[in-house]
Amino acid sequence: MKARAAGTQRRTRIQQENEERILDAALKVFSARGFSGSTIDEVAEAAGMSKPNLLYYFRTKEAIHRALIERVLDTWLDPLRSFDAEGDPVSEIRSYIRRKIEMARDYPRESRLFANEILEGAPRIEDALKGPLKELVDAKAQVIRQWQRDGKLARCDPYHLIFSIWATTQHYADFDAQVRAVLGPDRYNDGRFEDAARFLDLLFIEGLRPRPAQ
Amino acid sequence: MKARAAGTQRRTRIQQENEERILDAALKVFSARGFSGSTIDEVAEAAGMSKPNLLYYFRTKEAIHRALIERVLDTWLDPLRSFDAEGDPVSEIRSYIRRKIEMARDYPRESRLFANEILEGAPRIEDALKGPLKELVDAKAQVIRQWQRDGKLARCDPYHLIFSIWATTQHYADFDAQVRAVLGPDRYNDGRFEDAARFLDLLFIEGLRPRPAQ
DNA sequence: CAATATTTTGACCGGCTGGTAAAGATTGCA
DNA sequence: TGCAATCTTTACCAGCCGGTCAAAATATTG
Repeated sequence: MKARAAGTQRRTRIQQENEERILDAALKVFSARGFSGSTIDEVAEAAGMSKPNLLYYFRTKEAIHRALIERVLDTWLDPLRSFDAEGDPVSEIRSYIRRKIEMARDYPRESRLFANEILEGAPRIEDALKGPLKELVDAKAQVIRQWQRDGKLARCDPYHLIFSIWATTQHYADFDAQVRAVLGPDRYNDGRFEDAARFLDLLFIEGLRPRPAQ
Repeated sequence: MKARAAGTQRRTRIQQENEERILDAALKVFSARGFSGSTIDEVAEAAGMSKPNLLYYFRTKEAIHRALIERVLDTWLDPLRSFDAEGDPVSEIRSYIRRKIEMARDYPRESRLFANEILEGAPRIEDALKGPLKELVDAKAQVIRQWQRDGKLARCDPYHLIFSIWATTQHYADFDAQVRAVLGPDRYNDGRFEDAARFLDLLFIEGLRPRPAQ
């Protein structure tokens, strides 16, 4: 045992590979069954290794979860970060929605991982929510407020605006089972995300009141 | 053992009371920790009775869950049912949103129970989703289409419209932990549902594009 | 190649969990 | 009141689950 005691040491090739395999497996398992619904054995099997071997890399089930959240959180917040104060409000919101829909399509497991965690009361990511996430949202809320003062966007509560974008887009990942059941075999196809994006575009920009222009 | 074999028999007063106590407790526990995260003991304790006694009324953990879902489903679908084809589209949508927000406020546990179930892939309520729910949504989608043909509502995909109402309103129950973290101690108060309702009203009816009228 | 550090494994454990058995307490009805 | 039916409790169990241990296998390094 030469390295590895304090955590910042150089990591072996095998270590890197295995930790990655484990986190991939954990994402698959946790997002499908939830944290408490999953067993270490399942994760180990999905990672193609024995349970004691997995526990050699992450000493507890919680440690796996922590590492996983940490790894995924940045990616997850990225779209909101690129919300640009300089851009045109309407097209900024448009492209934010579009990116979020693409993420629901391409990374549904990540979305479900967070959904599960938050549903359980977010005990393991409370700090991340109250810290980095809140600060980011606060900052973007200011941007939105400025847009509104400049008359470039309808006046509304910026927090609820952000919530509504999260809700409508992540819905397609988190509640996929319901979407599938309701749309039925015909409508539930690859085009559904395109349809969703088109609908949300209309909803957020124009609203649903009928207009002569139509 | 005189009654109770086939299920439809008259139920004792004690039976009725205890089954109700158990389902109340189960709603509390399952909605907070998810089905697999909960134990029968927790439910029994919340119901104020011993585990074997609870198992006298519901023979398995799954049976509790089934009964609970069945009991809650009707209430849950009620607002959508009262969507009225004869009414004015804009005010029908308005009042649907308002009712759903009120339900998120007054029955968050019911919302989370379903959210949990659907996140896990809806194994125990798949039939209900594909049957009654889908039929109801299909019917209401027709109503919406008719409104659109009559020029009383902007043309858009009615299914995604319904999804977006579900998503935005239930968000406040299902992801309450996140809403609380982001709004912070100041903004997270009883008024948040009122704020949400006001925002959603604007969003769904008018959209966010700035208008001279403002 | 030897010595050392890292990785993997099989065998095991204590506590929890869903569920059972059976006897005792209570209730309701003739 | 007496008796059957219903309800409750105590004691228990088998299997699972998170986690440990020590030893064996493999990699790395000088």
